[in-house]
Amino acid sequence: MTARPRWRAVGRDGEEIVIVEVAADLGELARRRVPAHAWATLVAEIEASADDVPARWVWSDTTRWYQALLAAGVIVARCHDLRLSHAILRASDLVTDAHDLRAAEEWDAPPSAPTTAAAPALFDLGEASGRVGVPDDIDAVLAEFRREERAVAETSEPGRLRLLLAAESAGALLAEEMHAAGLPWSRAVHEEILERTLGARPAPGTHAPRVQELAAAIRTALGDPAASLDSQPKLLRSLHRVGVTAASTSRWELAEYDHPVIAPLLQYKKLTRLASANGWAWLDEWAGGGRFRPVYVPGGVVTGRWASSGGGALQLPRQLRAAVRADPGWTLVVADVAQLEPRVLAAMSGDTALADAARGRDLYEGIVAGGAVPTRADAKIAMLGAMYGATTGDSGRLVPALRRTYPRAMGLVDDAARAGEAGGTVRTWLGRTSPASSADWRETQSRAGAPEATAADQSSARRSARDRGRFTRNFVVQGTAAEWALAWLADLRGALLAMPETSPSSAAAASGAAFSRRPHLCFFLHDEIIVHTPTDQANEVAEAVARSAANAATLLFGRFPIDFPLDLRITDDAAK
DNA sequence: AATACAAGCGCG
DNA sequence: AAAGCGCGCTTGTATT
Repeated sequence: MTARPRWRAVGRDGEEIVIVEVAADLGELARRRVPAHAWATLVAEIEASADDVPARWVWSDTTRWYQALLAAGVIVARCHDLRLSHAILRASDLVTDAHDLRAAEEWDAPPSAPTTAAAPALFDLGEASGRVGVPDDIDAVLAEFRREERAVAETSEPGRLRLLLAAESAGALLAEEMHAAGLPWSRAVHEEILERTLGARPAPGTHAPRVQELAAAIRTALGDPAASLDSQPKLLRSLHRVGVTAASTSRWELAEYDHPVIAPLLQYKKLTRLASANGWAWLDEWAGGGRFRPVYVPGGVVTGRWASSGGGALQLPRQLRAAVRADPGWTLVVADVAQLEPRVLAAMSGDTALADAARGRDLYEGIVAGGAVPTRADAKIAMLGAMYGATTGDSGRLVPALRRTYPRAMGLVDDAARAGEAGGTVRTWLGRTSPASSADWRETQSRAGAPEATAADQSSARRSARDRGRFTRNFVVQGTAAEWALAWLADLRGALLAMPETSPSSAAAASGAAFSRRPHLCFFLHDEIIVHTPTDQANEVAEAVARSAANAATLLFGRFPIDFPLDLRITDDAAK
């Protein structure tokens, strides 16, 4: 009999969709063709009859293929996203011969744009020509998949890279799922916050009442009833006229001055920021229907962190968190990891002293207890300085104390900085490699080494070398933290999908066909997550969240004794 | 009129 | 008190 498929590659062939079963040796086992309109149904059947370890869907770009499935209520267990995997592998210095991958430039495309009415999705036929993005015909998909698989198999660390690609691809599934489910958002609570802070909703083109009052107070303090407050150069000149000699209008600098204009001006900036970034217009555009649906962009940051586009999902002010409200009969499980990056640093460097400081408590208190620095505030500022490359100020002064106490951890980031300054690349724990230096950067360095180099050439080269060193220093930590978070998400996603569905009568209709009846992730921000769940499953979900964090630690760091404690709460209101 | 850039501030 | 990493978004100004 035929071997079981390990993968199911999917791609287009003209108007039809082709599914190719691929064996472990990359050989083709079977091929079936379906009309585009029947594809979602077929996927649902295949997923429903899947084994414990189902074949992984292999497709060009999750965004392009998965949206239509989710709209039809179909969830898939696992996938391999060729576009995201290509980006990791072509840049990885673990891949000894990336020539073929790099030659396949058609796979270097940026993320697909989100589907809108103006830009129809995959299954709105007739729109395929002229599409930008990676290829999706079945032959190109199979060829790229084989290139990627062979590249991984030839490396010295296939296990780590496979884990990274699986985590990245799981993230791609989740990004679409969270977009489809949306973050439950209370218009009433949001409006209440806006009205309490800004006053009644203003007519278009005018400021809210509190903003107008502040503007009047500022103009009085400036002695200029016509002063312009929204143009930085004009505002700065007005400030200079009343003796506030700041060099910029930034909050930090203004706060230095003692003048009656300062307090209302700082408040004015705060309120206009809220009004323009997350005011009524934002509410209407992004969260009016009871869900906020940001577009997550997995792998959107070079370090492997996610980016986002639309609605500023990664910048939701804490002030508005209270507007995140569970549906009736549902609740939220909110969790974040305390001090993720230094914990990851302890584990990846094998620094048992730092891991001891991290164990079972606040890591910064642990550093104080270890005697490196006197206070928690010092510990935090020193650790951030070590991971970001601070050289001046309090932060820079405190770093040497950490270097003495945690030589392995500090050695890892110092080595990463040195590699970057020298023009080299660095790797995360699972093998994501930092970008090579740019031609401009190398040119700057070589100019400084030439006999005719000026002092300006040399200082410019030193500056760009240090800039790059700070980037690679942080890359290893930020990138490995992103990998830990992805492992956490992916494991939790599996656990949530294994939970039973709730009854139709208590469905969260706005969460869409795929998620209205089961606990689902609805928000992710670097080191924190929110799960929207039927209330009677909340305890089980909370346990799964904690268990997945422990699983992620083991998956990445094996038996190394490092804790990732969660701040975990079950609440109807994400602000609490 | 359209586009590019810088400042400023929100998040981790 | 505001440097040291990574982002997105809005606004005003400069450029074309």
